[in-house]
Amino acid sequence: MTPPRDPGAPEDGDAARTPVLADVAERAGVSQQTVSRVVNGSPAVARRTRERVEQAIKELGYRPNAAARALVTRRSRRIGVVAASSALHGPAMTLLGVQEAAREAGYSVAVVMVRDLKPASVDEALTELRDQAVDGAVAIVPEDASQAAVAAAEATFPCVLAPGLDGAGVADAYWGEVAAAREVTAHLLQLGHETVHHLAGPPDWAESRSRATGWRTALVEAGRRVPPPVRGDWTAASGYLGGQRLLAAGASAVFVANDHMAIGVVRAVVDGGLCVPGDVSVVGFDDVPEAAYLNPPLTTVHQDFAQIGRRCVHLLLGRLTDRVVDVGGLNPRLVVRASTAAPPSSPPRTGPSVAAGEVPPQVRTPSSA
Amino acid sequence: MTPPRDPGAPEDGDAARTPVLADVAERAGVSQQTVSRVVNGSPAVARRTRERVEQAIKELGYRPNAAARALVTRRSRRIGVVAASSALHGPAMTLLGVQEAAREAGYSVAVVMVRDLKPASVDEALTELRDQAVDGAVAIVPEDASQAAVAAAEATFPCVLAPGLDGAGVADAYWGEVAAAREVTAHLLQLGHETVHHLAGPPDWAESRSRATGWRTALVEAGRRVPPPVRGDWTAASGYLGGQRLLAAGASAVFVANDHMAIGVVRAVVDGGLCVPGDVSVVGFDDVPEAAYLNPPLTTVHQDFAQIGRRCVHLLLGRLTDRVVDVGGLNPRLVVRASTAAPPSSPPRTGPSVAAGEVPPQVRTPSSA
DNA sequence: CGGCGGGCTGCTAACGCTAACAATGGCTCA
DNA sequence: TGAGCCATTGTTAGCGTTAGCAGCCCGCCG
Repeated sequence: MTPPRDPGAPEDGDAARTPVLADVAERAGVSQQTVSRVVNGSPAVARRTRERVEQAIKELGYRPNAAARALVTRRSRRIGVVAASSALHGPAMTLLGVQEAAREAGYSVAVVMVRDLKPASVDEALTELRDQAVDGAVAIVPEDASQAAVAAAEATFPCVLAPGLDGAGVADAYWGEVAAAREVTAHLLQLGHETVHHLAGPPDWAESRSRATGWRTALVEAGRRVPPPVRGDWTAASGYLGGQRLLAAGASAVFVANDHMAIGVVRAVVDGGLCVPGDVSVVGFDDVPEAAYLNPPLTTVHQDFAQIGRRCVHLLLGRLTDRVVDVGGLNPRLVVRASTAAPPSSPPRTGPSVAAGEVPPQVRTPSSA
Repeated sequence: MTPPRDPGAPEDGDAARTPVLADVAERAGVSQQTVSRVVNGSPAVARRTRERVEQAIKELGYRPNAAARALVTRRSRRIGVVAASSALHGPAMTLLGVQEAAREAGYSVAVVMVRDLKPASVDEALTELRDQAVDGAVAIVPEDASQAAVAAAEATFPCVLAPGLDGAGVADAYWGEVAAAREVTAHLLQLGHETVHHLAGPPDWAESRSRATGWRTALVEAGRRVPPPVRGDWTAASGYLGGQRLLAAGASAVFVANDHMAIGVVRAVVDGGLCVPGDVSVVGFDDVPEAAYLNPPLTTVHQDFAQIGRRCVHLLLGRLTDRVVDVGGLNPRLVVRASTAAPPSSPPRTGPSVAAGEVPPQVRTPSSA
């Protein structure tokens, strides 16, 4: 396309060609190296020279070529993200946080969305990212087998897993959810429900397990019967189905593992001719933006997903530069709205009749237990 | 980090270093060029040679270096996306479609999210993408001023705008929405409402205008009063506020420009002590996945946003390769659920009493008008 | 007045790959 | 049998940038 340039003849009146370092150098009357130094903010350039070069850069509209730079420096200042191609609120928000944090740090982001969470798909995505020469990757793949795949890739390629932080760190996210789920359940018990049913997420998601664990713990602590949990797949449709089964089981209080399924549960209750919260109390998890405006407004647990994304990026960047970074903590918190109330027959008990009774009726503060 | 290699001595027992073309060539006993040809699927390689090279590639675990390749070919096989960093259903799904289509075509995707839709932000994002040497970009920025910014960038950088297709193409998306909005309004009129109120989106979004236009058209066609539209910002919160104002205006039927706001409107109606659809009918737009499970299930317009994303990619890729591509059409369609009914006082009229009466009471088919 | 250290700048050689052309060898056809 | 052609392979020259070192000029010290 472009006619071959004669490297000998220092042409200059050439037609519009995107300018390169050499063009700037020529215009400013300095060497390429000096221009490079200016572009990269090296201090070893005299004030006057720097100004001249900057002027030339501006006049020519020069922009450094990322490929050439990546080729020689072996770093691209780009990080990759592998995310499940779902419309789930949590992952989507996390991705957003990743974007923001990366941008702030001067990194760009390459995203690969995977259709499913099979280890093979995740592996492939990671490989693609590696081929694209990203410096590291964040994996938003909240399913066990795929997390294992990421952990394996770790050995040869810096990557961090969705909730951020390994070992103690992931535990921090996990136990935060457990505590919140426990608080939800205690809240329901506090209202006078004899027990609380649970509509869980898919079994191989850590989020399913943490929420179920918190629920179970609260029930056991209170010495209540633990009804068998029903499973959904995070969608409203599965929530509807699960809701019907829960209704058949005579549930008066249901803790649903996410808001979307909770919407389905509410619908099932209403279709069953009952009321929320009059006959059945429903609590969700995640606090989607619409939760406060649903009918009824949904009691749920607020999570800052974007913060999770940010934290992952900081962690990754810290690892890339061998710096230890201080990543902010997460704390999911119960938000009580109008989808929970005392059960139909028995009035709400007053006083600390519930074992986990340290949770006040209207909890809005960060969980602590 | 890596010790400098002596180019003279053809070392081979070197410690783990990511293999390059030369390593493969040496191992297979051919020239780099031949390896390059194999990697790029050139037909000008003998079967036996190809096999030998492929074997060497596999043994060494060779992967081409994208930066080097981009440097010399001047194309990166990457496309950029600039998207608003919002949690809106539509844009998020569109992004997903972009991802999928790009991947299928062997392109990778760099995403830049912008915090706001100001032209400057979009310009900056586009510049960043250009610096990253993407071959082209898809802009999911559904706001007028920012679209103008994209159009300006067009001149020097291939990019396509969110709904996909310019001129006639954008018009196709636009008029599809108009038709759907018209159908919604006709549906409401058909049920016996005297007129239909409208809760619109922000004024500088094409989506706001198309939906408002369809609504107004239907009203005018039917010879009805056109009440002043109320404006929201797509959020449920703004829907709630708008709903209160509409209630005060005595609306019995409201066409809301998106589902999230519709959720807020329903809440406002209920908080006002009225029923949906008993007292007020509400229709949304977009058909978010939960729409069918809301309380009441929301009558809305289904849109295939992922298809929009796919279409943009095909269009962009077509432009990059000077090929004309056949991109699929969009057709939003009305989905009648339980949030619409006859107004409280007057029973639904039967027969073609409405001017735009060609729309049957229960419409589920693609809009045609 | 010679030498020396710093601040600043320039030269050269990669980085890993592909485009363009050159070279080789076997085969066909006259 | 030799010219010519095709299929296959190799050689050379960059792509635009940065690393590493060499060089220059100046002021300062002895």
